[in-house]
Amino acid sequence: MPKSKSYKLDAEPADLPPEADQAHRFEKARTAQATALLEDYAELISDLIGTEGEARPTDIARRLGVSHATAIKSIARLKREGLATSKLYRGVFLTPAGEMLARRVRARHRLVVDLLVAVGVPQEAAEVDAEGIEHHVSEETLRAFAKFLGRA
Amino acid sequence: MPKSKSYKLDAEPADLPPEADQAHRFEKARTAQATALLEDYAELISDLIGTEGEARPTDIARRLGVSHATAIKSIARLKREGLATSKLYRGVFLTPAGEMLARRVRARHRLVVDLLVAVGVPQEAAEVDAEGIEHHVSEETLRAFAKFLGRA
DNA sequence: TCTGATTTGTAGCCGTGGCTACAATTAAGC
DNA sequence: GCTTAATTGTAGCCACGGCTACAAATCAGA
Repeated sequence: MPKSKSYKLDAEPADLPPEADQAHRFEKARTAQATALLEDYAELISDLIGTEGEARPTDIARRLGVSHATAIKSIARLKREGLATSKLYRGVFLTPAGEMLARRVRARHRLVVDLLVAVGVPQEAAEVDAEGIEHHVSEETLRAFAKFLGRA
Repeated sequence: MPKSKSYKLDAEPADLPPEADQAHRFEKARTAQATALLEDYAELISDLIGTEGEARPTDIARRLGVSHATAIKSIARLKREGLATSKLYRGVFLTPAGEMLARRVRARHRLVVDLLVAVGVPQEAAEVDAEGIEHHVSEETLRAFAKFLGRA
């Protein structure tokens, strides 16, 4: 921000330059991407604990279609972020924060799939696309979805 | 999926193990992410050429909210992928393939925004979320959107 | 024209999220 | 109980997409 009390206020309109909006939108999309992986892991770990009683790195890796080494690295990141815990050679668990995230993600996922189906997307396509879409759906949009589905 | 020739119909659809589906879905989302950046650049370059007459790295960078160095690196990737061309210290242009991609992306973007608005998402939120969502919308889902909007 | 600002490009760093290869630990079977 | 298989973890590689700092080229104005 060049602080000069110049005569010509130039292309600086009351608010923001028009391209700043766009830049901001792209930035949003980028940061959403950064948290997408954490969200997927949290949800999956929660699912595995619920259905299998435990979440083991190998299972996580198989479910996500990545190598176990990759899964372990990502789990380490979850731990750094305070979403999960694990002891050497033992399974993975979610912290309260991780559980909360998992619940939110799961609810959002369902809502997205349901909305897609409601507007005519075939079930299978809805499931596949939702996996990528869900991470970019804001709270506001989510509320609109719920309302549209009559779950206001 | 009608397929019940076995005794234990259970959760085994005779095709793939259940977790393979899920892995496949995640993989889809990952590859979509990889092409997202290319799509954004292609569309933006096309826009700039249309409105400004040329697409310069600095403008691209400002519009995307990244440093010019980052933009130039990404443009290099576009060139590697055969989507754009440029000569030293001259602007960036799209190849026919790049133009085609830009057109597809632009149409898809509009359709996604329109659908979001149609189900009740406020315009501004629709614009923001669409930026991230669009890259994960399959052809099939896109067709469903068009049909829902009465543009079958 | 030539000098300084702007634009463009290059170099090199970082974190992420893939991978393979290998080491360590745990679990299973004889 | 020991040996072997499976699982878990570590190390090190790669490409990507951010960044800053610096160099080179172009453009504009005096």
